[in-house]
Amino acid sequence: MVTVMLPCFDLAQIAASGQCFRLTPDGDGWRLIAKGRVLRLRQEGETVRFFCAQKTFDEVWRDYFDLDTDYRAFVAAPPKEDGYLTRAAAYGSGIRILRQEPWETLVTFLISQRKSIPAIRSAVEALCTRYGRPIRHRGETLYAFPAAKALARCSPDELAGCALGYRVPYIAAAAKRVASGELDLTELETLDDDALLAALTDVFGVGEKIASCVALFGYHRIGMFPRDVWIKRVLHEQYGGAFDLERYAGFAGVMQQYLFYFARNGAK
DNA sequence: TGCCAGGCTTCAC
DNA sequence: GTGAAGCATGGC
Repeated sequence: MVTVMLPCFDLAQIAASGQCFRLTPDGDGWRLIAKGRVLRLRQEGETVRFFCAQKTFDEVWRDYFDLDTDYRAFVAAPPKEDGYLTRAAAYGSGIRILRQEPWETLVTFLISQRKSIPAIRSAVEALCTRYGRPIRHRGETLYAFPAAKALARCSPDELAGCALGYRVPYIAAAAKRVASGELDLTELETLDDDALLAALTDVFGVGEKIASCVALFGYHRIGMFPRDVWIKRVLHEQYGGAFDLERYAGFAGVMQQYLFYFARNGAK
């Protein structure tokens, strides 16, 4: 077990932030399935316990949770005059921008379109349970996120059985491209932001919004600013469409997460 | 029961 | 280039 003190870190906020779908309450703590592993965590205030070896913490989870970045500067970034964003940043100050795997991020955000977050979770779990590699953990069998090759082998009917609806051809096409090697998601890491977005929107079913989410949550391009219905509503209602994105150049994605989380959970 | 969901593609015009 | 229709299904 590894115990660390982490300011600006809140597992409940991260789980509710809508960027990952497999971080769930587990007894008096949390359980995460990511990177082909299962991790249990517990948090009391700023004290966070990772139930794993020090080596795994250093090599996997430190990076995944972006623990080497000081988020206090992000929380403090909004100017006082911007009361809404100031409150949003304080409200969601425990959010981190995770470094998720690009493939999982691509598929989960293909699923996300026109679905509620609970519905996304259950569709993702159905996909994992049926086509993911089993992982034995404390006497139970859990499932990793399915590899592209596993999904490429599925028939449309099999995918449809995971409540994917009209997204089935999107996911099938992405799986085939990645499994065949025609689309190398690792290679995309070398691209600059614009080229990355272009490569992602070239995937069938991926538009600007999903591409920017994948760039932000799967490639850690924290300058991305995905505009979903919630963000559009906030920009319109709170800023009259004149939100000063330039002020947050290079880390606008963090502000986006504060706005999204606050609009959905805390704004009155 | 009906409405809406972290949008996108397609097709008019 | 812009606008509107159509999309499958779960969760509340």
